[in-house]
Amino acid sequence: MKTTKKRSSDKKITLVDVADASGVSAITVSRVINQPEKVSESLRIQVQKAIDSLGYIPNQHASSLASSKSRVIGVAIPSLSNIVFTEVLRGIYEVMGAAGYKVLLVDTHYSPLEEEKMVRTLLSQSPEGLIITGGDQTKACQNFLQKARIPIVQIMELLADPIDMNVGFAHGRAGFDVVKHLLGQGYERIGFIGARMDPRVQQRMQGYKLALEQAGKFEKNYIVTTPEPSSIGVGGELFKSLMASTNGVVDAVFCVNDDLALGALFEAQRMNIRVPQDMAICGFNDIEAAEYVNPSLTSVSVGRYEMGVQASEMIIRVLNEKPIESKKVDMGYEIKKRASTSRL
Amino acid sequence: MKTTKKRSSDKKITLVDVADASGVSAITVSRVINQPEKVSESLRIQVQKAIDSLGYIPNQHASSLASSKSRVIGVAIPSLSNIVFTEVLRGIYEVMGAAGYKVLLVDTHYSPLEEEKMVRTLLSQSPEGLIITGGDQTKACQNFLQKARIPIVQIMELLADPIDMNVGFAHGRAGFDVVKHLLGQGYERIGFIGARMDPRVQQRMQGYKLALEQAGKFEKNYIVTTPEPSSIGVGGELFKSLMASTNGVVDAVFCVNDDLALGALFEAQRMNIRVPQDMAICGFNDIEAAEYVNPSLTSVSVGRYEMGVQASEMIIRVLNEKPIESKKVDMGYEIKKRASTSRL
DNA sequence: AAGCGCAATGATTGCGCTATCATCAGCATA
DNA sequence: TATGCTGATGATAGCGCAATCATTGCGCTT
Repeated sequence: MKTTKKRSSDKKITLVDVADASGVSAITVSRVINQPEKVSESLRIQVQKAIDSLGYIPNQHASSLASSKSRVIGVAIPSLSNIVFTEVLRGIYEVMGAAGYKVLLVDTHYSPLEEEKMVRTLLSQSPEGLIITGGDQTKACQNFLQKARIPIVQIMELLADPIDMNVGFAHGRAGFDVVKHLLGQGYERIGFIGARMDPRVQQRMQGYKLALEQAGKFEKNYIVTTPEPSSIGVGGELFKSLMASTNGVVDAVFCVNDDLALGALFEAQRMNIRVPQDMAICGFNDIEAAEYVNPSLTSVSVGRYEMGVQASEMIIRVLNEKPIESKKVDMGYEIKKRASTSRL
Repeated sequence: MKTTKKRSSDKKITLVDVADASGVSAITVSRVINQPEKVSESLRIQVQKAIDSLGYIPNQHASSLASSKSRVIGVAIPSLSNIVFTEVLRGIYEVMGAAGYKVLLVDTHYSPLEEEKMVRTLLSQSPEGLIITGGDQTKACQNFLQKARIPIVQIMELLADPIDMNVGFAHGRAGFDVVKHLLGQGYERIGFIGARMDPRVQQRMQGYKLALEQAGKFEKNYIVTTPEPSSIGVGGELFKSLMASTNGVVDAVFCVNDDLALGALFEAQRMNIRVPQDMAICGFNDIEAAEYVNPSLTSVSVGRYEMGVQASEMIIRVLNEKPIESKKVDMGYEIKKRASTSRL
């Protein structure tokens, strides 16, 4: 081993260094790393020893450039602080990690313009696949995505015209079903509380509206929304607003997610409104607290983790040129009927 | 989805394509993208037009390889599903995004071995900086990190001997202070509920133990823990165990995080144990629900978002060769005293 | 003994970009 | 006029790796 450089730890160690140290050619070292079965065992061990002792770490950029394979999957979600997305992410990381893919994650802050910028960022890493949220991309963004010629899954909602693949569930129908459930429990004046009002929330609201209209019980002023992000605090505030603006006639509230619903529930308790006797409260997403809070909270359960898994597996199948059953997967949902809406 | 399209759109568009299309040299196009102030306005516009019309997206791998600047920051956290880390992440994304860095995020599942593998993955992307959690790295991992010669921040806890920089707070002291608070409120037999038992949780437990020993009130069997991940459900179970194994003599519980505390609180309600009269419950992390639940939950508030911001800013300062005030930052904490521990 | 097939290894080339240095006009200075 | 200086642009040479094709050696067949 030559030590022309005294500070061997100063320079970055490359394939060639390992090759020199183990007396083979660079390409053989490359094979030891990427296709070990193509190298004889003795050489493999010899090279591996050199790799370990030098602490060699391959340069992924060089590898990607040479092979045009990045082993990167890009993921764009609207918000990092929303548990809904972090659970989807868990599913994605689980599957992608196991399959040897890195995940490059960006946060679009619910803005299509931001999303466009972020998608550019993702594409500049030459990802082999992309998972993005919803169908609200800008025209320019759609163009980029088309051109990329990589598998893309749009998640969270079902889209009429997906860019490539699509995994989600029907938010509108879920909202519709929630209202049917509340009506079935004998609640008559059903309010709606919404925050952030992204496309999926809007769909839930449309479902709510449709169901009430069909029942002849829709009242515009039973709807209270805010563009602010959801939180328990906001849920409490909106509940108070709803009560105030309707003089307390509302006897049920459909909250567009569980944070709002918990906020409404806790506020109702403070206002001495009995849930579910005098007031039904229904959430959405079925976070863990819904099951354990007192009274337990009715909510719409969605396979978030599974959605991440499903999207990832579809991409991997396509990358491995295996057939996929369908480009569009409806994950469904289930209304978990609990104490907070049970008057019967 | 390989449709038979015409050749032209088949090929990836490179710098040279843009150069040809706009009649300049490749390097000028590169300048328009990276140092636009070095190109005359007329040329700049001309080139930009070609970029837009071709839909050119730079290949970051080639760029990184040529410049040895990746604009990537690696981040390793133990769990994606823990709100504690996602809020830190938010801070990191906020600052790093604004500064033009991409974040490559990996999940170590609380395992140093996994972490070592993940750090290798991160390093193979030649990140310009690294944010990792805690100080529990394997020897090999520490070696890699030393060799990397990039700014590294270890976050969440304060370390005696950090690899490079360190941002966190004193978990042990926080645990100690919680117990002091409970004692001060007149609670005498203080239990402990812990899950997952990672190093930071252990430190909190040590603080708990120390405070009780000093007060002559430590009882080994007041401690109930599980290696399982924390959840509200587990919190309820552990609370039941604690009550059972101590015949209900315990009059306060320090839960190592708010999920466990909420679980304990909800379970106490179901068991008709009055909080705070007969039982104090204290959590940790001060998630939003703590403030709004009834009774409101005493918890230890920590600037998680701020910790992410701080760590990111330190890295950016170092990368810009600006001085940092200190390599070690104590973010502190605050015990939010609320109804669940207020007997006075 | 010649030829064949195959596994193991190596030499060369180029992925797309930027660092570096070179070039050249335009202009001010002496 | 000669000299230097500045700002704008270009030519060239790799960055570290893997695709591609070439080479070698060895066992086996005929």
